[in-house]
Amino acid sequence: MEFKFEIEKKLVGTLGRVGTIHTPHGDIQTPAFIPVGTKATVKALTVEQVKDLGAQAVLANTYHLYLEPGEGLVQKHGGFAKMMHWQGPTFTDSGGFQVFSLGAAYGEGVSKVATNEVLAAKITEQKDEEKSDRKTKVKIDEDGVDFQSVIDGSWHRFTPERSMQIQHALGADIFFAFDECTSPLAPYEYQKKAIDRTHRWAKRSLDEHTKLGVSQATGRKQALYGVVQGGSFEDLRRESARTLGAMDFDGYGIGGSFTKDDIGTAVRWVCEELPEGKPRHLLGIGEPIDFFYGIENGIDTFDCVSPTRIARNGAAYTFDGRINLHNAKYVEDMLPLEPEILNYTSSYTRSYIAHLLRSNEMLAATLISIHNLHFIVSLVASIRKSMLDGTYFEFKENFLKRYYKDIV
RNA sequence: GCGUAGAUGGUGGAGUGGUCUAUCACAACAGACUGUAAAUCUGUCGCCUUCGGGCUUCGUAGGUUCGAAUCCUACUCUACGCA
Repeated sequence: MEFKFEIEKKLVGTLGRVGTIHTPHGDIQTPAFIPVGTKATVKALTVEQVKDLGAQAVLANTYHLYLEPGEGLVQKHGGFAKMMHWQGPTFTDSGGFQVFSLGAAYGEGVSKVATNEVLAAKITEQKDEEKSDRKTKVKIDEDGVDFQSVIDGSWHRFTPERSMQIQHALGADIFFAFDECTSPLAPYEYQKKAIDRTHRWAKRSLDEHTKLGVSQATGRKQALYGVVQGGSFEDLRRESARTLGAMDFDGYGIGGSFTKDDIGTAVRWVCEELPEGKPRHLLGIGEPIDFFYGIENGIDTFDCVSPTRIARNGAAYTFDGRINLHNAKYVEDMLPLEPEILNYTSSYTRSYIAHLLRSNEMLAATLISIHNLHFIVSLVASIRKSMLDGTYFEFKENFLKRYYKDIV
């Protein structure tokens, strides 16, 4: 089936909607959470496990697969989905985020979602000292980006065209235009300059995609999403959404480094401007609370490394908030990770998993990753269901009250 | 019984007259993690603290010295070797 997006129901009084994205490799019931498999693997899991925990699609990364093993080899496999033996829909990110994480954010302690306090401190710090000796691994110009490999330090160059060529070779059903993800520390003038450039890159991405035609790896037509930027500035966000919305993209990604508040505001500004009939993906978000604000403001799909990364570092989601299984209190805790969830990991005690963590056994990462992804995928699926049932707001209140009881 | 080597904080192991509460690693105890430079990173890790600092530690007991984990003596214990 060709790429197509259908809206089944709208959440009254909000920008939220329930829908289905049809792709050549199957459907995605939206809203949906898409697990991240950066290097064509959801870390610590087999694709059978990823499928069984309820994932509908996976998202891989252009930058990382380009560096290793190289898009040529992936193409020989018939695309990254075939290479990793994943049979459902797939996404690839353009490498634009690496412009941020290896450039502006490199060594700065600035992350995808920062608190306002951290940003304030960073901005002050930036004024106070010269930044000349900062070892950025990225150089941005009008045509593209030079960047240094994180593997061996060698220099490479991405342009919008190059990113399209690589993503055609990787063969995902849905892929993203090459954008510049800016630092939240960047001032208005820079954000403005950056979105203008990102818009020019978007046009070039679209042109190159049209020129390339179907994926060389899969022989299938791929869907291209434009990526909206603009930092925390309402006029820039709206301008970016309008500009890209007028272009012939199949859908839209919303990018950027956020503060917690932006997820409720920036996303709304953008989705108010974007064409309603096309799917929107919120890049790199999120935490449980983020899904509610994202979905209410018009987001259809999410991806985030958090469930798998925190899992490898010993943290698990529960209905009562995150728990850190390294903590002494779990050494003899005979409960499963979340007693109210029945899944593959339910028969393992917290005590056992704490033991695996303490002895650096790989299985800890696997079990917690399965649990966390299942928790998040199910949460978004439950939100979807509640939207269809008309019980969304009740579901939201109950969930958030319990999960964030210490804060709310 | 004789000889040799050695005894350092939860563990291993540096330090061999002052800058030593004592490098470092591990363990332990917490924290962070949002388009994955991440099975990673950060902090604490003798006791007390009004966080300025105060007090007590390097097998035990003495001694030398202005000053000892470091030198001397005795003792205790451990390892290896010889009987």
